Amino acid sequence: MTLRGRKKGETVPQGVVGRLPVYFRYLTELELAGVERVSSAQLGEALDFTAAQIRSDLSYFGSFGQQGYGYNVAELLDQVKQILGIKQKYAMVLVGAGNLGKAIGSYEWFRAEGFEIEAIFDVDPHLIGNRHGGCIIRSVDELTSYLKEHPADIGIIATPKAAGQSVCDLLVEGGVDSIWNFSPTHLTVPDHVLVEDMHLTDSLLRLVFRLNERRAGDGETD
Amino acid sequence: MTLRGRKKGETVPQGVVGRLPVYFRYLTELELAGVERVSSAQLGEALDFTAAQIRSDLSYFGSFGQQGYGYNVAELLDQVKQILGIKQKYAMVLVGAGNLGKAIGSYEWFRAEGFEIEAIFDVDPHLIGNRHGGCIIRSVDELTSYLKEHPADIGIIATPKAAGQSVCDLLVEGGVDSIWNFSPTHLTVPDHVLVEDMHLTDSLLRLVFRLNERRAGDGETD
DNA sequence: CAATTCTTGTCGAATTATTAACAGGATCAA
DNA sequence: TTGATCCTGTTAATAATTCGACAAGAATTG
Repeated sequence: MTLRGRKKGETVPQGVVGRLPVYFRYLTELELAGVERVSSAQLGEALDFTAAQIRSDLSYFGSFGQQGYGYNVAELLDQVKQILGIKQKYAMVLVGAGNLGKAIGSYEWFRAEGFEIEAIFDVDPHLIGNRHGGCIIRSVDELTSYLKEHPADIGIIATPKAAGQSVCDLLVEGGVDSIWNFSPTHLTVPDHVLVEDMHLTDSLLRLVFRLNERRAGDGETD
Repeated sequence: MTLRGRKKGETVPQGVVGRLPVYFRYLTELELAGVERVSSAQLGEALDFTAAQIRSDLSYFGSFGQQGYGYNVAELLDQVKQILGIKQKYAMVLVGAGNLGKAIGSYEWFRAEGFEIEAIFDVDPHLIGNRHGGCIIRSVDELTSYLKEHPADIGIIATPKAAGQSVCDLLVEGGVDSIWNFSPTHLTVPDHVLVEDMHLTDSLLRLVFRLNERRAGDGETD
């Protein structure tokens, strides 16, 4: 078992990180469907990747398959969970209790997989004090003092664009060093802080660009 | 003006497509702030890209800057809008009026930029008939007949995992060939159909993976 | 048990993406 | 106007990623 290129400090390529959750999702479906074994060719077929890519991706972390057999679904799923780090719990705080914040806060999957939203904050006095899920919505003024008492692994920013950076600064100051950002703005953070962006607008614009690219391509003669 | 590699049928690299919306977003901010000119170095600094990359990206579509000056913000923004194709309107249908669907349906930015949600569908009898935004929520049974009368450019899938593929099939059958998918499943579609995925779960898992990668890295001695 | 069929993990080639460097030209200051 | 500075668009080099191919080994069949 060589763990290709995974010497100390070496990071896993972006593309691999992007595909791991896809594998996780599909393997979960397979296990639920009672499928016992699967080959890289079958995975590739179902997920629109090449078989070589899937084998190559997995080989960054070890050898989980068997020649002539493929992968045992349950076992591979377990390994992928291990790799992704979802065998432990994570404490999250959510800032922004608007429509999007509420949608995120009601997403059952998080709790089921050990991602616990432990507190919700907003600036709107009409929302503060309301319950949502198991949480009372607190004033964002309390964010710093809350974090002092209850450290969080992940901060979720679901505010409008204008508030994004300042909320981010509060979170970072409060010791949160992993940020899941739904606010449509580019966040500036210190080096040790991770930001994962979830920009609805960007995603839609990518779709529209490709839509137009396709339409333009259709009109061409050669 | 060479339009690097943009001969007939050639597609723009993934990375470039991914960054265009970021440029759009930031240029909009700059214009709003009254900034008149900007250089690739400044853009890069603000958005964490190299200046070379930004110039290289833009050069796929033309020459929009001026030596010794940089880019005129308003003009470049206009060009980027042109490139992305957001100077026209798009008709969208939204399937799924749960928490996430409602959040998407209430996102003001869409309407402001010409993305019009023209109809909303769901399976839940409790929701059908309700108003949301300007739309009455209809039964998903009416989706096919609706699309026959009102063709849509983009279909938004905001259903649970289980319904994702079947709703997708209905949309495709109804002539929708660009799909914005929030349902946490991999959609299988014909070649001519575009899918842009917006998987909350995948995004969170990527963040968690990198979080653990960092934690592991911190503990290393050499 | 031997022969055949599968399928992995890995290597190296090919492709794709990023970046540093620079020529050419505009701007700016005096 | 002149010289110094600035900045683009492009090219060439570098880096990263993807993919086909294959040796090696397990499973399966007769």
